[in-house]
Amino acid sequence: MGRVSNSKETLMSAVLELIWQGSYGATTIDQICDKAKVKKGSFYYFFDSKCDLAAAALEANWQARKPELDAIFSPTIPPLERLRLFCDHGYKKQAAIKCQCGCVAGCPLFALGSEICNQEEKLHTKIKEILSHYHTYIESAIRDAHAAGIIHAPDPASKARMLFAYSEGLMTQARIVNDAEVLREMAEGMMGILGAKNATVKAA
Amino acid sequence: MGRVSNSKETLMSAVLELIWQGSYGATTIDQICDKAKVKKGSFYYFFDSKCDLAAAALEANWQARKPELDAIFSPTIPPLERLRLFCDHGYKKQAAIKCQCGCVAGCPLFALGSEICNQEEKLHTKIKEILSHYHTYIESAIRDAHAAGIIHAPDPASKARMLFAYSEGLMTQARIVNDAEVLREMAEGMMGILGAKNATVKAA
DNA sequence: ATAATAGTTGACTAAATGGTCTATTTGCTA
DNA sequence: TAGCAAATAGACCATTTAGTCAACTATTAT
Repeated sequence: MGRVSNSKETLMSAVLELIWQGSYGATTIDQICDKAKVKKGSFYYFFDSKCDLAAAALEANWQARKPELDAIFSPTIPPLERLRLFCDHGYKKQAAIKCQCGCVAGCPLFALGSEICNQEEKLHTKIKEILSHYHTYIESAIRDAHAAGIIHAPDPASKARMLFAYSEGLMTQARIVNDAEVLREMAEGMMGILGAKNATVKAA
Repeated sequence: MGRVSNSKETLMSAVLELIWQGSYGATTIDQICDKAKVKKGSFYYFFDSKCDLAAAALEANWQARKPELDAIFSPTIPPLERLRLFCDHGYKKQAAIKCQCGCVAGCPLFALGSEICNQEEKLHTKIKEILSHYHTYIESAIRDAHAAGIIHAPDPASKARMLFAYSEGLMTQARIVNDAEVLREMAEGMMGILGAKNATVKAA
């Protein structure tokens, strides 16, 4: 019973967009409210603080994207193909964002995590939690590829850390130079790191 | 003639420390002044804004570190050894910072660049400029290694982009999880990416 | 010594910002 | 349709923040 509203969701979308485009620190509560077309009173009705909102927004965003990632990393897809899909998916998303709002966001979690570590404990914890999921996807693909004899990776965790660092590094690079094209070589780069024979290297 | 002062330098050191420990956005001019024990009037006597100060501080910091890097990447050192030195140097520095102030800073340029892109054009430009120097060091080492027949890297620029993304990704990761130990595998990881036979892999 | 110069000080302003509070509105349910 | 719960509005306050300014102080070259 009582009134219904989508302000909570609107606020979560707004804060994410503002952070992707600018930064957490430079985003004010007033800006968020303006963008979401929600008054401050409502903001504080739903959330305790910017940190609280951001953490909730990341969680919701993660929940929304999870099915997509589950599909990409489905065991029914050949392991290296999963990684390639993941990279292509990342490239396309960044390119789309660039078209839409003029800037490459990079990996929001990494950018945000790097910015607010040593501040905002709650947000920081949430970010590490979600990032670890990505790590898990990658590691699983590597393990399967090794088991299938496609690559030699007796220590999948270690290789996963490498791919993870590489992909996040490239993503951040893309954000800094504001150019999604640097992501085009991610799939090839991953295959190189895994020592995979460049099967089906996509044409430019 | 006139009075002498080191306030300019003190301010530059202060802003860097504050940014490494926290973030650019969360750092206020008052904080910087407090830390540097300089009054606001003096701040504005030397600098126009926080952005201005930060850009000057990065440039000064780069100039101070350049000799060190020139030594590490000296052509008199075997190319892959240069990269290994670079990694070890990075690890040691981060570990030292962690001991000193309780947090791993990661690559300040990458963290800051990722935070302030699409804002603070002047700072952004300076960061990209300095980052490109690092890239140049790495590429040169790879080219030399290829010429020496130690590795196969017909496209040194491409390999340099990979190593760069990997190392920066690891650095950022170290910052996020606040643990310098993840950097220990950087040298080994680089050698793996380059397809170098793990000559002289340092013992843990 | 002294004048010109380089640097310092701290009080001040205006604007931005985070956060609160109460009255009001809306819609669900019984 | 009455009544209750959920949500909204927006005025309001206290702080923090960036930035200014004019008076003051130390240094040094002549």
